[in-house]
Amino acid sequence: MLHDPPSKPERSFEIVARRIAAMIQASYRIGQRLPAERDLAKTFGVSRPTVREAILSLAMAGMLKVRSNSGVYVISRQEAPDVHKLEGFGPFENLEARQLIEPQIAAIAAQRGTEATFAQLAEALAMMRWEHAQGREADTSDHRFHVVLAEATGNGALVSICDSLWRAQTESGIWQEIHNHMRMEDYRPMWLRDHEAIFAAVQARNPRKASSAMTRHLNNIRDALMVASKAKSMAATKLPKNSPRKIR
Amino acid sequence: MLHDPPSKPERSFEIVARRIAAMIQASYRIGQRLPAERDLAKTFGVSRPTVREAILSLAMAGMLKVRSNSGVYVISRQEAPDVHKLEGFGPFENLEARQLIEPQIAAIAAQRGTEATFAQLAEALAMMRWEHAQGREADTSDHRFHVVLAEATGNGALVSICDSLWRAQTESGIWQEIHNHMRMEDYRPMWLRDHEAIFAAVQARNPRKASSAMTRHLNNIRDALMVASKAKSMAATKLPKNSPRKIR
DNA sequence: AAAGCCAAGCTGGTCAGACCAATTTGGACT
DNA sequence: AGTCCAAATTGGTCTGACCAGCTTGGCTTT
Repeated sequence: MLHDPPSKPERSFEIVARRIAAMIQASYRIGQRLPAERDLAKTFGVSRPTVREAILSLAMAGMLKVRSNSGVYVISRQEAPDVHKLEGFGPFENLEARQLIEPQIAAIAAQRGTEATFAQLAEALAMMRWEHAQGREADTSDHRFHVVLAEATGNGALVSICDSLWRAQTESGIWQEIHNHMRMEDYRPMWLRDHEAIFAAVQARNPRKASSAMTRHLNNIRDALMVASKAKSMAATKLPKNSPRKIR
Repeated sequence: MLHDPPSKPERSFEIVARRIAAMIQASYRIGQRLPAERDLAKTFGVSRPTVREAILSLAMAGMLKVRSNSGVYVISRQEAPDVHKLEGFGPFENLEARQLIEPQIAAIAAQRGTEATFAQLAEALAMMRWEHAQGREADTSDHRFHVVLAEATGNGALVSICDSLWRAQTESGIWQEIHNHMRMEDYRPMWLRDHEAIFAAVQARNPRKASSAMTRHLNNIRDALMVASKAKSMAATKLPKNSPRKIR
C-alpha cells in the first residue's frame, strides 16, 4: 500500500504504442500493413481514439506511415531513440557516467553552439525559473537544457546518450523516493545558478569554463543525492509512516 | 509556402497544430497554460479528439507539455528540429562519442581493475591474435575487450553505453561497406598493438597512459575510417568498371 | 473469354456526448 | 489567519456514429 504504485501515471496510448512497436519488431516487415484501427483497439482492449493516439505518436517517431482510407504501414522497424536502454543502475552509477560525459559535451557545445542553441538554452532557463516560481520541480526544463546542450555538439550519438542517462536517472525509483524526503526548495537556487553558469560559459564560447561549470553542477547533484540518500535511510529506520508529504 | 494545393488532403489535426503553434509564437510565453481542450475545440471549430491529436503532435515535437488533470503548457516557442527522428548517426559521430568516453573508461579501469579484469583482457587479446592468425576479422574479441574494460569501472551505465556504441558502429551499413573496400590485413597488426598498449597501461595501473593509449587507438580507427571512406567514394565515382562489387 | 465498369465494403478521419480520476480552487469552518 | 473539504475544472478514455476516399469483386459489355 505504501510502496505499491507511487508509479508513473502513464497514459494508456503510450502503453499501446510500446506494444505495437514490440509487435512490429517481433513479426512485421517494412512496408507491411498493420491491422485496422478497430481491430487493434479490440486486440489491446482499448478504444479507437487511444489506438489512434498511439499510432500518431509512432508515426511522428518515424516508425509508421498513415495512408488515409488505406491503412497504416511500417516504414521503420526501430523506434527512434531507444538505442540505449539504461535501466537497473543506481543513481550514483548514472551520475558518474554523466560526470564523465557531460562536461565534455558542454565544452564542445561552447565551441560549436549557434545562436539557435543559445536561444533554446535561454528558453529552457526561463522555463526553469518559471517552474521554480510555481513551486514545482523543474524536471522538464532541466531535461531540455541538457539535451539542447548535447544537440549543440551536432552529434546524434551524444544526444542519445545524454537523453538516456537523464531519463534513466529521473525515472529511477530511488531518485523519486529521495525527492520525497528532502526539501527541494532549498536546492532550487543552486540548480538555477549552476545552469546559468553553464549557459554563460557556453555563450561566451569558453570550453574550459563550460566544462568546469558542468562538473560543478554534477558535483552539486551528487552531494545533494548523498545527503538525501542518507536522510532517507535514517528516516526509514526511525519513521514508520506518516512522514509529512510535500506537495507535488 | 506549401506548394501543393490541389490534392493534398491534409489531416485537420495538422491544420490545428499549425494554428496552435502560430498562436503560441504570437502571444504566449514559456510556461504559460493553453486554454482547455474543450475551449480550443470550440475556438477552432473542430472536435476535441482533433485538438487532442494536434496537441499530441506538438508535444512530441517538444513544444508543449501535457500535465494530466491540469492543463497543457508551453515549453518551447519553436518546434524542436527533428530531434526524435534521428535516422541513426554516421560512424564518425559514433566514433567521436567513443573518443570522448572510452579514454576515461580506460583511466578508471586502470584504477579499479582487478586481477580478474586483467585475466579477461588477456583472454580477449589472445582471442584477437588467434582470430587474426585465422585471417578473420577480430570483431568478437574487439567487442569483448572494450566491454570488459568498461565492466572494470564497476559502472553498469558505462558498460551499457560502451556496448551500445560498439554495436551501433559495427552494425552501421557504412561501416560494413567500408570493410569491403580496404585491405583489413594491413591494419590488423596496428589494432593488436593498440589493444596491447591499452592492456599494458591498465595492468600497470597507470590511468594517464591507459587514457592516452585508448585515445591513440581510436584516432587510428578514425584515420583508417577516413582513408577507407575516401577510397570508397572515389571508387564509386571513378571506377564504374571492374570494381569488385559485392553481391547484394 | 477478355476487358472495362460500378457498387458494396473496408479503412482512416472526424464528430458528439458522456463518464472518470486527479488536480485546483475557493469557501466554510475552526 | 490558517486548515480542510467539496465542488469545479481539466485531461484521459470510452462508445457509437457518420463521412469520404480507396479497394475489391462481381457484373456487364464487347
